Amino acid sequence: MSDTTPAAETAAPHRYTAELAAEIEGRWQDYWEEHGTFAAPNPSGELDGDPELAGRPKKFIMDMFPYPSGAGLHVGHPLGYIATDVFARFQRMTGHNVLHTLGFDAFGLPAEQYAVQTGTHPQVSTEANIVTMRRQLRRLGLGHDRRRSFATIDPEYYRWTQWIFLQIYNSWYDTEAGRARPIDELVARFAAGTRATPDGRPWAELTEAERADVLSGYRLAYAAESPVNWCPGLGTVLANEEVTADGRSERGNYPVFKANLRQWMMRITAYADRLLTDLDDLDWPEAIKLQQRNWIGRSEGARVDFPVHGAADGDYAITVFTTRQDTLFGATYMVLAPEHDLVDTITPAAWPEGTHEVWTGGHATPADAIAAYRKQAASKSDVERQAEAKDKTGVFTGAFAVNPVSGEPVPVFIADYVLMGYGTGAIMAVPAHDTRDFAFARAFELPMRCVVEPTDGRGTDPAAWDDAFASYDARIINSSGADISLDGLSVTDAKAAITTWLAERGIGAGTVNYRLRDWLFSRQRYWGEPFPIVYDEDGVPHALPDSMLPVELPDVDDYSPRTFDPDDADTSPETPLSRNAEWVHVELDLGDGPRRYRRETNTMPNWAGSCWYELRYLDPYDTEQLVSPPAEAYWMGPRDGQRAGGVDLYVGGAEHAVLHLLYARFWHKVLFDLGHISSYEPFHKLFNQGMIQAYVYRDARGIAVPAAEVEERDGAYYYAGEPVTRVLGKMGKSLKNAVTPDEICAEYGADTLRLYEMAMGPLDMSRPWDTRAVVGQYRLLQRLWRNIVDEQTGAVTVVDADPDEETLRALHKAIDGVTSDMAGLRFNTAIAKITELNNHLTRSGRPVPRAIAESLVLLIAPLAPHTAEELWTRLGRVGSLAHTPYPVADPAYVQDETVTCVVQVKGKVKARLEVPPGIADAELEALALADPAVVAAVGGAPVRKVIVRAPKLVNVVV
RNA sequence: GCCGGGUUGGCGGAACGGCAUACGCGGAGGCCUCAAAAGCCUUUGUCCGAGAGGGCAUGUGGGUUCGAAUCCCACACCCGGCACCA
Repeated sequence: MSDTTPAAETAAPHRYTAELAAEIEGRWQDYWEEHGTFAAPNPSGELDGDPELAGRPKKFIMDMFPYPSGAGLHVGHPLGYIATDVFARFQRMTGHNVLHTLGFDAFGLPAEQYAVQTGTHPQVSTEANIVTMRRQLRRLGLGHDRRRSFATIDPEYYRWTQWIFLQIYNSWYDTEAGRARPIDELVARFAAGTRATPDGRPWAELTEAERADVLSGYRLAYAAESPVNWCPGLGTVLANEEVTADGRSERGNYPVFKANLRQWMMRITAYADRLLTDLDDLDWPEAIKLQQRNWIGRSEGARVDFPVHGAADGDYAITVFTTRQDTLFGATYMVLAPEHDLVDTITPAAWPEGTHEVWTGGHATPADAIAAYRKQAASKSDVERQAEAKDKTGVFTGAFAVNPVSGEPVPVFIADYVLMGYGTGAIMAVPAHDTRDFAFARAFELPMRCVVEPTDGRGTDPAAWDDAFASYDARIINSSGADISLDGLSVTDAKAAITTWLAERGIGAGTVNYRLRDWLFSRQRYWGEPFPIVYDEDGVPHALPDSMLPVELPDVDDYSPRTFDPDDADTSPETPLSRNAEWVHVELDLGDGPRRYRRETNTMPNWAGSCWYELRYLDPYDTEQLVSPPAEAYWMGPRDGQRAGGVDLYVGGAEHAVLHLLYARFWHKVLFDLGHISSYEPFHKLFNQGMIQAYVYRDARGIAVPAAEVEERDGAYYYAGEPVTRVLGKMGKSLKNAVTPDEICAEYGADTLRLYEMAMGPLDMSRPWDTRAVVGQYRLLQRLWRNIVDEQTGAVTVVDADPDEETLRALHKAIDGVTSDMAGLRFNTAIAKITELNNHLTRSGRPVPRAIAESLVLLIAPLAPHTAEELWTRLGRVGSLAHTPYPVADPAYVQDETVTCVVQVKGKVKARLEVPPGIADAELEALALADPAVVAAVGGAPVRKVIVRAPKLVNVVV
């Protein structure tokens, strides 16, 4: 041996070191790849395989699709991937055919922004990032079925994304049947006259453009002009789900403005009810279900018509949605959203006689006032709107409607606190019983009428109140009209009574309203799936036939988005694809001969590719269909306890609660309705892993300093001699606190990293990374290794002797505990139990019996697979242990021969007894009362009561 | 404002209503070594006590219970989500 060999290696040449770990890990990773160890066979078709394996019960285990980050991974990223891998390996060893793979969500804004920043074409940078990430993930020993991995940017993949878009485009929602159907069936009904067209004209008399317009009102994917979220800083429009509560873009944190633009929408609102009720069939964290319920926002109420005279001609009705129809007698004014259709119709030429100053906003005519108010409202960003929410603004339209119960005239206002997108865009205002209406009424000196008797002693005169009385738990008053009285009824009863009354007169009806809006589906970006849509010379959209898919994204030099000053609302989006005339203008034969068409130049949002990827994992090479029905039925079909079907375990961050998870459910349901799949929910069980946090150190200027170079002295922190502050935050390059899996693998090996990440705490909890503590799991592997392999000679030291009883009990208790922890995703406590068993063997100081060693290796195999495979082989076994049965606990050894019984006196522990587990209550009580320590503690006082919980506890009450 | 989740040693965390602090990190002491590193062993909630032993401890304050980290009520703080949704 040369004298450059480190001393440790000389002393123990066969110790488990980082070098040895690296050698073992690389070798087993190669082995698994060569042998296709993790290839999961489909029951039939292209990816079929070993019928024995395919005959086992299946488990489909998934991670949320990663985006291939240009910055590379830090140790926080693989937390979920390691967890699913451990679980998948455990399931393989308990007799399941396990499908676990990982693809890449590679379209979208982050990838494009990275490309723009680095000046590389997104195709090039994204593919390079995928290569890097695949390498980093392989190093962790993840047991993925690589045959099933793909990226959303692969044309063979997005061909099907486009195909699904066309399925959605060519469908409508039949509310009677409660499901989507092909649009052709609707056309047939129009043509046959069994269903009337919206304006009543026969279908045959409509022009092609008119028909297209009508159908657009039914299609589940449609282009329409509507108020959308325009984000000049990103140069694109955004879905509601991508705008934060304070009116900024979720990505980039830029201001968002409302703009009326023609955009592609998905009619997700048609599915609001099913998206809500089917949550009950899912095994998801309650918090996530709640977020989805809140986002969908079902509320029961009524529509009520308020008659109003048109300024020029005829009578109209303003239809409002309210959840407080019981307070109809208290409606003293009305408000329309500024964009409401009826505003111009009802606005008179001049202010009515004696109009209050504050109602006019100082303008000479209602039209002037409305125009000025609209202009001002439109220029406000959502951020400003939120900030000014307390100060109600608005203006009188000059018109009066009639309260249908009291017959009183009520002034009609416009105000931006009423949103066009919710309900009917119009409200009846009941200032006495609604806080917003109360604030508006105070600002505009409008009358209030108390119709719900306050229960808090404030009296019935709203003039004396500080805020509205909004409680439901009260009685109705002041609510008698010509032919209805609600007085004395409870809120609930009054709602029912007035709803019936309204319905009988045809001026209202009970109705359900949802907060959910249609999903804005187009983006003015380059890096996304092109729409399979072209427009003819009349601007009528045409779906491309399947044979023309995929519509490939053109390779262009100028892929940058057109972005603007983030605060400039007065801008409008421009699609990068529109710069490419050659691609945009095409001649196609869509069935009536070659004609000129113009391609749609918007692209799909990055959510599109992740809306259905779980299905493609099942059958990734199919060129005839998006997924073969037998494969879908086998892996995702409904079964006992999973009536909706879906993935068995889906692990990912909670931040996707209402974005990806809602969209994916929607697409899945459409595909289910159209008969392409047998499951009606994509993800049966959802688990949200926590975040790995890291300390951020900042200097006096507030600038982050490299965390690795900070020193701790006496509870304070110093960087380059200067004191710095410490807070817990996210891990990331910009905060200079990123730790990479590569560093930890190099220092200790992948198995140590896997164990450490799993041992840090419960999987669903966020916790800080602590590099110093990683060594603890390294020591566990070293001790495990030393219990089986001689560090001097490398020889296996296990013996064929029978294990002693104590060791057998320790083993079977560990097997019992670890098995249930593994099944419950409690890997931290599973590791603790394995550690205890291993420490027990270490402490015994004797060679380990073979049977114990083999069980221990199998127990830890899902967590530290490389080390386990290597020890398994050294123990003389051939091949991979990936499908070897997991140890099963022998109940005879799970329970100790004697258990420690604590004896309490007045709830304090005074004695401990070793007793057989099966001891009878009476016997245990006698034993306890006879114990000298207990006798002393009782001190002769009369015993009032003895609680016996054999065999663990006796409590003596004196 | 509304709705969730959380608060246990110096640190990460364990604990079917029944021995609080498993397991790991860190600290202290020891073995081995010329020495160090690595490894191994012991110890480590806190206060009082020389010791035996005892008191006090699961954010705060109440309650239920023979018995509460665990169940109930109120409060404080931290982290998420929603927020003019009629």
